[in-house]
Amino acid sequence: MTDLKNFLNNLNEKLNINQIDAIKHEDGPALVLAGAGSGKTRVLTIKIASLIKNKKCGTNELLALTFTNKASKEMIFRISKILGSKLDFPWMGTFHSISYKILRMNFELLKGNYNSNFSIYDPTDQLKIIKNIIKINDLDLNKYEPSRIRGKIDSLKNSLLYDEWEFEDDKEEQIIKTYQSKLESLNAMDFGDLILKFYELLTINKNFKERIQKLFKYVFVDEYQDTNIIQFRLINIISSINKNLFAVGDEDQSIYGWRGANIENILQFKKFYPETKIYKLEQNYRSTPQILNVSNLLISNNSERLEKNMWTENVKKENVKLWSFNDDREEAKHIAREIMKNLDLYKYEDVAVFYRTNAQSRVLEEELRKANIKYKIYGNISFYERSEVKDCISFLKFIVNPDDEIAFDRIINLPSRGIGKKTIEKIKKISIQEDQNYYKSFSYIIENNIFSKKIIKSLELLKNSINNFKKNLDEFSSVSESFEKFLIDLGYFDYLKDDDKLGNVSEFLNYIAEFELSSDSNDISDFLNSLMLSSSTDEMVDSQSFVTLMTVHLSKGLEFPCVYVVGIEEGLFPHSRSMYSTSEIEEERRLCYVAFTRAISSLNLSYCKMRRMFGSITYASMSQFLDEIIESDDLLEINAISETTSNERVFHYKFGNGFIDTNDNDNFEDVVTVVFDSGIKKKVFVSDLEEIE
DNA sequence: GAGAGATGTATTTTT
DNA sequence: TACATCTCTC
Repeated sequence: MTDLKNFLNNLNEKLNINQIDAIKHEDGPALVLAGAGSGKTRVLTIKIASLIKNKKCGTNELLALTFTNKASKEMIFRISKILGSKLDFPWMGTFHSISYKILRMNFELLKGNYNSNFSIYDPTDQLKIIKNIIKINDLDLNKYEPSRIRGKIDSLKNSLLYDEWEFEDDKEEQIIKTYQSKLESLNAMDFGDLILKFYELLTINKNFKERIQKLFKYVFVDEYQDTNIIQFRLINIISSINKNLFAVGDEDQSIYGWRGANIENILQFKKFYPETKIYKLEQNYRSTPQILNVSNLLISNNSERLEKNMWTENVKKENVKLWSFNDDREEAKHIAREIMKNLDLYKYEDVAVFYRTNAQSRVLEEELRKANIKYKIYGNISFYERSEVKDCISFLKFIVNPDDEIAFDRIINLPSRGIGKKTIEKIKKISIQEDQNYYKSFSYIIENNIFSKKIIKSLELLKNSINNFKKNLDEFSSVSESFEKFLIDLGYFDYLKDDDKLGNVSEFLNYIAEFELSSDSNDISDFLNSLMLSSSTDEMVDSQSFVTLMTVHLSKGLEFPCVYVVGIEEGLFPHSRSMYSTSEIEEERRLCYVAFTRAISSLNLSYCKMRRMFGSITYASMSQFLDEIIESDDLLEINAISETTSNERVFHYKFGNGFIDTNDNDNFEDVVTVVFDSGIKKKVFVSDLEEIE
């Protein structure tokens, strides 16, 4: 204990009493309820650092699970900083990457014919397999909608219902079971399998279970409110001997229920772990009192909560603003002008705009571009989803795992060399007949001269290129160089032509080179799978000058001095598809709460009466969430003038008070002429005006 | 087998 | 409106 005191005294960080209590927690289960902006990462990292420093456990005896790569990198960085040296934490990472690592080390324990080079299939790959199965079995794609089936497969896996599930009908059951055996035969796993198979090993293999349970003296889980059923069980088993489970989360920020996150895991934590100590971090260090008050008021409408009251010592600044607009374009224009207007207070990188759906980003993008404001939109397509990058990945996947049918389909005729549908079917048949992987069946086909000269030549090119790649790899042992040669051999660069795409491919080659340098292995499987398990926000670059645009979901964990939350309308936020039950509404409210609590100094909310969606116009009213906060003293309601009338008294941020002279709305630009008290007569934008009573 | 036009579809998506 | 995917034709 004195060790810990010394350690804490020597820290540069200031901690409050509750944070210190949580860090001092010794053994046994603990739940840290950490509200938005309460310094939970600080607690988590100092806690881990103190364990290492005081030799309570080694870096390899500690399991720390996060939901994003970004979060685990951040943790490793901060722990290293506290301890003053760069340490390696082999078991700190996302649920999926840790499971992958463990499965790869123990693949021989897996049932089926998995080998260590198994592929990871992303949701797109899943869909392809499902579609194939439906087509092959001549079933109706409308009745057995692939994406619905995929959703079902995922939820069967993450809620552990696979064995007891009652299927809609035999056909659906057949599709789902075929899907699963198909993946096994392709030496592939989907995201759900990574966790499920780890879980299965723990439940089936007693030796394995005991090894894992003994290995991890301490188990940490970040964002505990987002764990699903299988993750709960996994954590439960792993920590059941040493009982040192340290979970950190905030039930008010549980926003992934629709992906299987089970909020009951955090709400009922005490029930599952009766000897739990609960620590609450209720002091908010991030936001102004106004922002916090409005957020608290909003979330107080939820019932799925634990008792927790956020407060702050921060100084008061401006009130939260609520703007109403005629339509989405006015809203976007207004934001662009506000950003320009407040540039002395908030630089581009201080500003973020959050929306409920990706489709809303377009108008915003257009208006920001017109105003010459630099911005970056997150979440649309991540780097690895670009077609040329997927091509490269598929080449490598196929080389590493020649059973991988999805990769095979993508690259067998890439670039086009005359191998079509029919030929592909035949190759597949031969592979099955000869019980060989696709790569081996190339040799078989070539030796037996099964196809036309043209096709044989084409297959030979692919086969030789792969051989050369392997040979080069042995000689130079550089994956990136060998792979570049491979792409040249195949004529892939000539086929691409497009400069942007070529650029992306060379960036991909850099990625490989970087991976080879930074990690000790030049193992292609490891590289591919780390790529499969990465996401768009992992690449997030900060400290660059642009406004951030993203969905509210992506904003979790971030903070910005100035935040705009747009489109807070009934039917959009809460979304019309999430309004069927109270718990859905509550999740939408939590989402809204997450959006609000990202703001440090300035929070600007808005809604529109009219919105263009998919070409047609929809009308909406103010969101119920705004109704819930509108009476707050910390909220300032501003009506951007919509129907302007002559002689109306108005205020303009630059020119002051004045009277509207004429209404010159041209091309929906919403412009009026105002005679200002200073005598100036000027055309101005309606959305820059405020009504004066 | 490849490209051109037709059709359908659009919530969020940590891995 | 905008995009991916499907279908049809050459």
